[in-house]
Amino acid sequence: MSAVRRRSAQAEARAESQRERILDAAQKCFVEQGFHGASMAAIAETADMSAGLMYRYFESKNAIMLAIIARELEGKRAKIEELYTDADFPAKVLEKFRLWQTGSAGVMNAALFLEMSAEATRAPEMARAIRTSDTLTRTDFERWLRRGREEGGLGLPEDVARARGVLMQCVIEGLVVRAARDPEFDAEILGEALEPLFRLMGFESPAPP
Amino acid sequence: MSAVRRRSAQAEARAESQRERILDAAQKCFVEQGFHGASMAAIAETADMSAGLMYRYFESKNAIMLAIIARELEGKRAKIEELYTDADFPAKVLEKFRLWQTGSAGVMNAALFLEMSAEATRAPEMARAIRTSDTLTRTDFERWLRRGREEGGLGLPEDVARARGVLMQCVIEGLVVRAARDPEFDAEILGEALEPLFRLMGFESPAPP
DNA sequence: CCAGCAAGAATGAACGCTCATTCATTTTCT
DNA sequence: AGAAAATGAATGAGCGTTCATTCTTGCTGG
Repeated sequence: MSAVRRRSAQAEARAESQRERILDAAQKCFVEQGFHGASMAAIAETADMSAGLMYRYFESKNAIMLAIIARELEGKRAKIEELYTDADFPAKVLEKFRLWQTGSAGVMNAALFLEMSAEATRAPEMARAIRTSDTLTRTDFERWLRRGREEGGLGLPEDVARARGVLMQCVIEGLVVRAARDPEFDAEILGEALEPLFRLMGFESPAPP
Repeated sequence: MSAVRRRSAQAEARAESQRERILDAAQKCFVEQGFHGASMAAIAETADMSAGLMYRYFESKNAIMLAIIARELEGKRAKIEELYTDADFPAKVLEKFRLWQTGSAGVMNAALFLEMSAEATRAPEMARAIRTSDTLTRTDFERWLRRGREEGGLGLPEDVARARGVLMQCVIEGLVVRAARDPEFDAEILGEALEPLFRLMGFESPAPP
C-alpha cells in the first residue's frame, strides 16, 4: 500500500508538471495570437504533445483560459505586493513598467492583461475571477494609505483612502496599457512626472529608520 | 450627363449609408462578442441584410474591423478635444468616465478599446492606426501644457510637458480600463482624488475672464 | 530474474460544426 | 429592358472535441 501511495504521488506530480507545460504553451500562444486566435492544435504543438492529450488534463479550451487567468492574477498580486514592502515606490513602478514592455517571463503579460479585460466584459466566469483579484489589490492599496502615522503612513480617512486606492489602480492599469501599446517608449521619461504624482497620492517610501 | 452625374452621386450617398449601417451593426456585435467571436452572419443579421451584400461594401471582415477602429479613434480624438476647449477639466473627465461605463452611442466604447489594444499587439495594420491616433492625442496634451502664461497656461518646458502628456494618457486609459471592468463603480468617488491630481499635472480650467 | 500483463499515458485520424467568402440567381430600381 | 442591388445556398478551410488504437511502465507469479 505504501508502494501504491508512492506511485500515485509520483503520478500526481507528473500530472501537475504536464498541466504546467500546457499552461506555459497556452500562455505563449494566447499572447501571440489571442484567446480566440490560438487553436488547440497550436497550443499542443507548442507544448510538444498531441491535441488529444490535453483533454486528459483540462476539460476544455475554456478551462485552460481560466487557469491561465488565475495564474496571471496570482502573479500580478504578488508583484504588486512587492511594490510596498520595500523602498522607493516610483522607482519600483518604473521597473515593473519596463518588465511589462518586454513581456518578461513570470510577469503579468500586458497584452494578456488587455485580452483578459476585454474578455471579462462578456464572459461572466472571467469577470468574476478578475473582480476578485481586483478587489484584493485595491484593498491592499487602501490599507497602505490608511496606515497610522506611527507606522510611517498618513493615516488617511476611509473615504479619501478609497478614492486614492482606485485612482492608483487606474494609474497602474494605464501604465500597463501604455506598455502594451508602446514597447519602445523610454520609461525614464515617465519617472520625473510619476514621482510627484505618487507623493501627492500618499504612496511614498517608508520613512528611513 | 447631368442625369448620370446626379444618379452616381445619389448612388454614392446610398452606398455610404449602407457602409455606415454595416459599421453600426459590426460595432454592436464586436462589443457584445469580440472581434473574433462576432461572425459575419451575426453582423449581417444585425444590419438587416444578407451576408453576401456586405462584401459589396467591404472587402473582408478585417476591412470592417479596420474601418471600425478608424471611426472609433476619430471619435475619441474629438471627445478628448472637448476636454480642453471648455471649463472644468476634472468634471469633464468624470463625465466621460460615466459615458464609458454605460457604453453610450457615439462614445468610444471601453470594451472595444481593450479589444483594439490587445489586437494591435499582433496585427501591424491596427497597431499603425492606433499609434497614429495615439501620437495626435499626446501632441494635443503637450501643446496644452506648453501654452504660454499669457494664454492662461503654465508654459511648461518641453521635456516636462512630454512627461506629463504621456502620464495624462496613462491616467485616461486607466480610467477606460476601470470603466470597462466596473460599470457599477460610482464615478463620484474618483472626483475628489482626480481634482488635485490634474491640478498637479497642470491640467486646469482656463482662468476666468 | 524475467515473461507476461494490466492500466495509465499518449496518439492522431475522424467528426460535427461554424466560419468567411463566393457566385449563380432573383429583385429592385430607372 | 438593362443595370445595379441584394440574396442565400454552396464551398472549403479550420475549429474544438472525441475515441479507437498504440505505446510505455512497472508490478506480478513462477
